[in-house]
Amino acid sequence: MFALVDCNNFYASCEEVFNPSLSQFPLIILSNNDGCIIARSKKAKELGIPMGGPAYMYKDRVERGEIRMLSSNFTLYADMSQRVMQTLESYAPRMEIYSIDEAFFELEELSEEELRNEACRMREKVKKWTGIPVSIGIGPTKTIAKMANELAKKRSELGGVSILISKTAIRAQLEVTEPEEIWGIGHALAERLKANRIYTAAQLIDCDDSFIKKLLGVVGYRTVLELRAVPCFSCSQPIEKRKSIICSRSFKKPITNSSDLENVIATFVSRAAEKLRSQQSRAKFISIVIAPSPFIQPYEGRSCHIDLPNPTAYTPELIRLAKEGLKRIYRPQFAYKKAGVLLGDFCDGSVEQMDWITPPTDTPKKRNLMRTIDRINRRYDKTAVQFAAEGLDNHLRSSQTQVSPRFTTSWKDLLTVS
DNA sequence: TCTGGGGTCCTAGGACCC
DNA sequence: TCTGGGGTCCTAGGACCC
Repeated sequence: MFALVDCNNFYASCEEVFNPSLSQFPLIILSNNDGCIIARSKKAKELGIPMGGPAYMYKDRVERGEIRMLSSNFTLYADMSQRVMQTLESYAPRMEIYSIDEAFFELEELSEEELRNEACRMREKVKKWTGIPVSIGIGPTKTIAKMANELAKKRSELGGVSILISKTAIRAQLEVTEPEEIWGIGHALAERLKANRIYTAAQLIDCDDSFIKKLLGVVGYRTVLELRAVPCFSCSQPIEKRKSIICSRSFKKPITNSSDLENVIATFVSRAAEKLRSQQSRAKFISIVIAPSPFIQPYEGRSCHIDLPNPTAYTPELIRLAKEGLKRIYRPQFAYKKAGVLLGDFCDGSVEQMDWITPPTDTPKKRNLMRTIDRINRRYDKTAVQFAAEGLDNHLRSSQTQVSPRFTTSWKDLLTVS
């Protein structure tokens, strides 16, 4: 049996924990540069404010006081997520943290009554310890647990817990579930299904196996099996390392000269390399991406892929290669609106595959240097030690206007209770 | 004027090997 | 008219998730 615990309107709920007055209004949370909407409170969803909508379209209603609007505060959300996950960990040993606000559990085969009691206890404990409301869905596969969770959120009379175990209960829910509501079926596949006159999940699972494989591929087929209560996905083991690391941003103002672009690329490399070292990996390739605004046609994004002679996590070497790559793809006549760096093909930091021609990149001395910089930056501030290549004042300086305090991770932002 | 960031997995096609 | 069979590796692109 699987359970999915999902935080309700997570980012909005994090803000409301520390500023309860916000909950009286529809609340929206904005992306980097306050560009578009990435999260909404329940009230905002009820108003029909769409996910991903551009923020400027709602400025009027914010000014009129109808809607509250905040910049995103990922430091706060990440810390609150950790608190929720820690609280949940005490319940079941087989837990998979699936995203910042969701976790799957593998449960023992208990009666429906026992499962319900257990789930209610979990909900209450998370709410009491962290202030975050969660919904819990339980089913024989992850995909059905996900479906149950949606149900728990939609139907308030269920008290935040929904269990789909019996064949009849599952079937009934499949009958009223549209293809795009299924976990694993996105926009494109849903269109494909509709073109084949499949309008509900029930119709989908009744289809012939070979037809499904042809239409949706093996990935979609697995989803269908899961809907038929045949488990295909289990809870993955914790602390799996990332297979790629991306650092990218859109800029408030487009970048029109190469030295500014070099600076931001160096910053991306530095941040990505820090993440790389924190999971004890080294990268075998680095990719650079630069792109003008996607809203100006034709779209002319360019990228370049550089294989490393020796796998490394040494920031200066990665910056040097990134700059070389940038020179290859940079064209002066463009105004760049977005750029990014991707590190990939990792190997374990403790394994040394020597090259008999090229001298090793990562000497013990260089590793010590990186470790020391990481420690300083962790202890004092992310930007305490930076690389000169990043420049002193680059385009990444935040243009967030409405960011809440870091209530749980910064001493000076600690709330005072009177 | 203003439109996010970070991931995973699979597939098709090309190039190569014997 | 008709031209084998069995592989690997890589890349770009597409699909999905939050």
